[in-house]
Amino acid sequence: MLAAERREHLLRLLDDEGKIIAKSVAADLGISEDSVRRDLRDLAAEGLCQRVYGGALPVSPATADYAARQAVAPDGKRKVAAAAVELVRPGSALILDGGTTALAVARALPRDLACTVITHSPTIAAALLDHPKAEIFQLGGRIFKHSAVACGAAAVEAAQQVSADLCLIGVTGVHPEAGLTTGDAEEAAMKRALAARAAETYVLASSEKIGTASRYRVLDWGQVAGLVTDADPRDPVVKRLKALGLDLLAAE
Amino acid sequence: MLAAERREHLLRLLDDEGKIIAKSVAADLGISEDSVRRDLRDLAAEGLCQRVYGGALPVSPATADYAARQAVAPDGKRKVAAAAVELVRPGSALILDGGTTALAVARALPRDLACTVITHSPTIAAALLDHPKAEIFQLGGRIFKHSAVACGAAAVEAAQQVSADLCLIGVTGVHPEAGLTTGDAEEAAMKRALAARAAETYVLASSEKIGTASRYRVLDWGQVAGLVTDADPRDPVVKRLKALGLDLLAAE
DNA sequence: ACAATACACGCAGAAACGTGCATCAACTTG
DNA sequence: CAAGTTGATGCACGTTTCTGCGTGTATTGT
Repeated sequence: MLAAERREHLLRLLDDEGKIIAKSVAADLGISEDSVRRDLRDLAAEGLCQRVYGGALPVSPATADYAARQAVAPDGKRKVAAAAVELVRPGSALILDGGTTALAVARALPRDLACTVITHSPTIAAALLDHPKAEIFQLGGRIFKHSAVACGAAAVEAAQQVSADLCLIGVTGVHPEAGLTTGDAEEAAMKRALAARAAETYVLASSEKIGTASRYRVLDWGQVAGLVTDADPRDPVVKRLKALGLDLLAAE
Repeated sequence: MLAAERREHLLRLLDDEGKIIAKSVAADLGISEDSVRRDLRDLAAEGLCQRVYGGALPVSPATADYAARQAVAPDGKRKVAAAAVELVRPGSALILDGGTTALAVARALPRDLACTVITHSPTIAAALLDHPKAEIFQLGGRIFKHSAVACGAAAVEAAQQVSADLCLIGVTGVHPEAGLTTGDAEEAAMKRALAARAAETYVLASSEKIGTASRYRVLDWGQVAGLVTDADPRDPVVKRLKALGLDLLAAE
């Protein structure tokens, strides 16, 4: 049996049965478990399956969903979220962007904090349901699945009907010259619309975003009040941003 | 059974039933309670569940609340949902109400069904994120936490901008004379607004709702095309509804 | 307060794992 | 054509991880 053929077989098996048990596959095909394990290791490295003790599982959307929902948010995002929460004053209105970092902020909000949260992300809205004192306003629109937020004309229009004290937005790129960028044009427009409705805008950016740029510009530095990040304050990029007059909130 | 598979099973169970009882799960899966307890301990350490004496609960109280309500008649709701899904034609537009029964419908939608779902519930929208072919349109507005849906003027206004082929709404009371009722006036108005935007409206009502009435009227019988329920077709109330000319879809 | 149950901890056997090594086939190179 | 090279494969070994059981402790309900 060819190696490629074997890999094909594994993927098919994964699709048909939802799991692979290294031992039984090896027995079925009459090859050693080592080869199966090696294949699984490779497939996992390519993101084609999820390696687990005893075999492998699909990189199922269900799992991804779980992962996204419970997201043991990476440490950086949690730190950034914890720092960002400090910006939210009791009684104020907050516009909260979508994305995992923003979701971490929603989770980090004190449960008894009375405030208004405006968001275009159903995920964020759902996460805030158990904050008894938080008033939630959902901005509607066509849901852009990749990042689970409302986008498009209707969403922008809805955004224009609200105002807030603070806007927290996430981006995928934070660069001294390129400004704040993200990977989708619709999303970029939506973020701009949100930022325009708040007195102050702060950007959430865990350290891996610092110094990178994506395709679409969201905002320029002049339009944001500050940056919340867990990046090292001595990082040269961070220093340059500070020189631009930004309020830098160091996450822990 | 793989260890990772087991953990997924536990998470799913937690999501579906709102709780885990270590003893019964161990018996169901034919493994020792120790393994279950160890898994639960690990999941709790990752923040994926809340460990309690005897088993585990979901992390978020809101989820627990939701899940608990869902557990009231999970079977009935699931049956109703499965039957309701049959009404949704490929390519059509569906207005989906909030609530646990509607959530069950969202979950029961085939993953590869191409259709447009319009909803005012962030929970429903979030649940549909992993349906790659479903187009989701979220209606915005102030979130009414009790049932996790957008309500109020903004939501009604947003609803008036859309149209659909079918509307599936849930109610808390289904009564021959009182009509369709629910416990909150805002919600009732919202449901009315939704129903008005679809060519046909079907009501989702698991058997415990049949023959009961709540405070606020949603719609009269003349305004709905049919009823999806798991109640016994020989039930006198159901017979009277049938006599009113309703299309009765028997779940299961 | 007491019994029943659930629990954490430690232990030992078993299973799965990664790594280094030898073998073998296919291919390249002189 | 022969020698060398490369990559895949299986085996052996030591290590890590998982699992069920026994023990003693904590929690619950009566």
